Amino acid sequence: MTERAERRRRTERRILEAARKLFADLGFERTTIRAVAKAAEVDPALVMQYFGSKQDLFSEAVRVAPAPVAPGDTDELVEQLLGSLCMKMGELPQGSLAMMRSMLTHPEAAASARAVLSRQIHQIGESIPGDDARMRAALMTTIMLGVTVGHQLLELDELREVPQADIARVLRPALKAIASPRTE
Amino acid sequence: MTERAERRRRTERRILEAARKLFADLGFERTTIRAVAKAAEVDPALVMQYFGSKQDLFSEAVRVAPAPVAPGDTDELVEQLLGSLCMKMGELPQGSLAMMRSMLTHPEAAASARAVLSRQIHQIGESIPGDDARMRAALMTTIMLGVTVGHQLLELDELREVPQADIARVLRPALKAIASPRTE
DNA sequence: CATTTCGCTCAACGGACGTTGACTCAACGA
DNA sequence: TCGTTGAGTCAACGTCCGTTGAGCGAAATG
Repeated sequence: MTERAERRRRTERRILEAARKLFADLGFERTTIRAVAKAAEVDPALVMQYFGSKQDLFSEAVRVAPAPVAPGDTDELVEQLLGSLCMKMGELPQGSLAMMRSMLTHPEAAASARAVLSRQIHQIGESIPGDDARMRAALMTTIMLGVTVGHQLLELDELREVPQADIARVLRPALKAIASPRTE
Repeated sequence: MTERAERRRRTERRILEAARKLFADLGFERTTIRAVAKAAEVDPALVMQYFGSKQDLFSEAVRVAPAPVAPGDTDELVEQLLGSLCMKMGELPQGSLAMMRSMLTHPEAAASARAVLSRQIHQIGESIPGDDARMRAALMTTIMLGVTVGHQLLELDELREVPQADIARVLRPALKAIASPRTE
């Protein structure tokens, strides 16, 4: 690896990380190329040169590998969801935060969010029994979404001041009630 | 009422409704004063003259009377939440949609959303037993938020293609499990 | 060492936006 | 009827932003 290529990759990475942080904190519209460039200690023109456009930079910043849902029984599935929630509470990747932050106001972020959520709904739907599994999977997914949004993006004190384990403990029976049909 | 005053109130109302619709559909940033003016068939300068600034117009557009939570036992509380969800599915007021649409990307909308949610959490927290009632109230609230966001703003097909009554039927035991402590 | 390559900067363009002040004209009050 | 008020318009200012093309200087290449 030549010195030039190495330097370039470092700079590119610095820009991308600055962009991820700003997109996650401010959303697409309020994040400016100039602010990203300043945070990365670089000229704004360089950001364009490396990533093409603001939209392309955003697409690259929100690209994130979706965590696969391992097949198993209902209880394992619920534990897996609660586990991903705990991970989210701690250090959800900036790319995911950036996608969620803009999903209500930026069309492309919305499309990306729908794709991620639909994928998760499909996977959960195939792991739980019942003919309305798809709808119940959608509810389980949006429930996790709501808790994550409230905790990570709205930063509600009522959730932040509580240990993650307590949240999981309260959420567990609720998710199981939805995952297993006809338990009323 | 003179003809002038009446005409003015009609115009002001037309502007406000156009603003609510655009804020609800596009969010704060993507909604322009010019677009609001065009939708209300009015000059952009008139919008400023009547509402002061874009921010003031937004504050006026998202101002909405919070539905009070009537005191009652746990079952009644859950039914009330599910009922408000069904109402939301049908015709949630544009002002509330506008607030939710921008709550992740606009600081003032975020503050407004936190206020509304905290109020609801407080009310629910006083209606359910247990020493961790506050945290469980917060989870119930964010759960409703997630389902509403998924249905109304992200417009997930998996939720839209299902009758509201079915959603309420599946959600009911989950909410009850959270509202009543130690039922595991 | 001479030449090319390329990471990076600088200055600027063009457009969109919020906002403003002067102006027009019909309704109002005396 | 005549002066006043106020609803509504018009043109423009200043700013911020995404984006571009020319240019500089150091590393790579022979």
